[in-house]
Amino acid sequence: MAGRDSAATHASIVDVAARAGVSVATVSRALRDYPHVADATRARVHDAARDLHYVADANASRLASGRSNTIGLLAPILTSWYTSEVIAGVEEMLQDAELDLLISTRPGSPDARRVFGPDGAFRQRVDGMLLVDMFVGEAGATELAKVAAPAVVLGESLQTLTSLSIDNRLGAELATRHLLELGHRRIGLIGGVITPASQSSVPDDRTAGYLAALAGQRVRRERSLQVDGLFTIEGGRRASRQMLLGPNPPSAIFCMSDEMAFGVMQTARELGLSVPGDLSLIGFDDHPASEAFGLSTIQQPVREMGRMGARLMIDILAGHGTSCAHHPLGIALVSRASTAAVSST
Amino acid sequence: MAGRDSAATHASIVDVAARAGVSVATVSRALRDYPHVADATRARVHDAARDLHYVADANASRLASGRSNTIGLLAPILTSWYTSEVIAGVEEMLQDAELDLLISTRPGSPDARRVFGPDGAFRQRVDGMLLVDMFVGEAGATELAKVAAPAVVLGESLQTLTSLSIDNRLGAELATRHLLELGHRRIGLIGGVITPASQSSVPDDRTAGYLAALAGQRVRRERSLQVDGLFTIEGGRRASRQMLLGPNPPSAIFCMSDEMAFGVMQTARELGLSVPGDLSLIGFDDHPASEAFGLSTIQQPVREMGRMGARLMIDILAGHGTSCAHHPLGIALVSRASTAAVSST
DNA sequence: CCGACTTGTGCAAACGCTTCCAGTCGGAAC
DNA sequence: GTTCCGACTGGAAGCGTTTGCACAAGTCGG
Repeated sequence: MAGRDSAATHASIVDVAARAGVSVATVSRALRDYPHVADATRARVHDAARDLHYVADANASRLASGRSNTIGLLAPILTSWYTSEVIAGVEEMLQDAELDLLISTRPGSPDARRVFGPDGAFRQRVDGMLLVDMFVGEAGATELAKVAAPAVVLGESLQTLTSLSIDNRLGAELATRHLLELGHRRIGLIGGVITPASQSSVPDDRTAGYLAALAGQRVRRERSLQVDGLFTIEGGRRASRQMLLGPNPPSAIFCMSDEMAFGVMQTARELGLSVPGDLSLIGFDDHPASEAFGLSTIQQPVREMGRMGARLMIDILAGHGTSCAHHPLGIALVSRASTAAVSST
Repeated sequence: MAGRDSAATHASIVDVAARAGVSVATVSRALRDYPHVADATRARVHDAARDLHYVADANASRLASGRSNTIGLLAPILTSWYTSEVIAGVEEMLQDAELDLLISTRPGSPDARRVFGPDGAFRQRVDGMLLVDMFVGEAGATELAKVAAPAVVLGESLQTLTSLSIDNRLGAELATRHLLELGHRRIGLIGGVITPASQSSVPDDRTAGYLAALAGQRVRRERSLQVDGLFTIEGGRRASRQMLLGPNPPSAIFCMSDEMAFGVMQTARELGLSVPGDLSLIGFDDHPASEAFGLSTIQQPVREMGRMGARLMIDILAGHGTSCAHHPLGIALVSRASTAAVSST
């Protein structure tokens, strides 16, 4: 009914200025609630803008101000439940802050030069960037810190940059200890490399936690009980087959992700093993499907992580907010049907 | 090592022009491989640009050209496996086309005015938009067609706009017929409304397919066997409890999504029913976890849908490509462990 | 050998804002 | 009654591109 908002050209700031009877400079100031604008004028301008359905052209204002009001998000993959959950959290916060989100995937290395270099999708396009699971490392962080746009790193603990992560070592320890407390002594570990090109610290940290828990109970580690599951369902399936069909199968398995644990469940079904009767199983993440399948796991606040990352970014851009500190997030053991006391057989 | 690419201001087009000994106009043309530029000049400009690590400022070029080189994607939720898979496909295509992706969620109605109106995140920001599962309907499509930016609609079959979807009716028919062929006669349907505010045609279409299959075998529909599962795991769990604890439980259930089927599996476990022994189960989607849990399902090419949607958008923007046509995508029945012949009890 | 094109290039005007600088005006301080 | 100051406002210079138009130098059929 409103008509007008067809393909016709949109109202510009001069139209608003004309209608309000002021200069464009004043319109610009009034609309952004700058000081030194009389209340009456401000009101008049706002009215005019509303009447004209005026919205400042983002590109023009970016060009003029040098600020893009966009924050970039870089992740190795978009498809994982984890990543999309993070993005959802980020998006949630950004919506309120009137910031745009520019998403990009870089399966390869997180080399700062690649990202900000001549062909980098992000260079000159964003005011700040969120790196999700890119595993930049302290060296990469130093490199990134030099770049103009501030960065917030999720999933990793860094000194040089603002970062945000859970305590992976602790999580793994919790999971493993849970199995130990149930009496298990032969405990398999399915982990792996998250993305081929990046050397993530996550698997290392979780392995460390696993080993620490074992050590705490004076259980010897066994090489054959540590297999790479690639962080995929299929990888988990393969790894567990290898383990369970081997000479000395474990009575319990800790997977570094719930998805790998799903693969283990598949293996169990295929081999006719009952979970937790013949095999106790615990994952890591608390994937939405985990509850349905009764998978015990370590719960981490993924969405919250996205929200918090965005929040930190917003604060940095606003001037307040430390530009480098690590923010830990809590985790919790969720015990469900897939873990039980070791059978006495 | 390259130095220079620190916080220092970036090279601009005039720097390149100076270095190459030509005018900025020529640089602009040369860099974008426009005609009417001598090969030698073009080479010289490219060299200069490379030496200076020059990248055209996106905002300036957008402002000047009026083209944003950005396409917007709107979806009711980002978190679902389905949506992220689509996005991954889109992103994949866009990367090559040098287009940016601007993502936004609008849980509410897909009202064109909301999206493109004064407060619409997308207005004036994108060259085109992809609507994923927004269920605009023919009326909304007409509205959208009036707007400047072209739109491609995924997950729905439209006349007025370019659209892309599978044959939902057929898929549901395939699934139901599969159960019928296994001898089942009491077949439950768990479906629902995808998002509260939008009246999607998907559930309706799938319901129609289900009913058609039943009718094909002269099986009477039963109201108590059709329950809303909200398209969530928990919803599927609740719906199936209601059905299975009812007076006359089904011997098989068709869920309109794999995730709801996961919820049914949970119910089965809770009630001590075996799948497929006591209950056959088939879903819809082919969720990545479905294989692991042996869930029979209707497979749809989600990622391909994203790719194709992006492709269509690119074509439209490039000038060739029909601006309104429906593109169907194929589906397939995947029979796994969760469906079996009806037990003779 | 001459207009009519074609090709290659430069000039300069947008594009729609933001923001520095300067100016007006009323009132407080002297 | 000056002078000074602060609150408002306007003028205009960018911001870094793109692109219409003009122009110089060939190219070519007639």
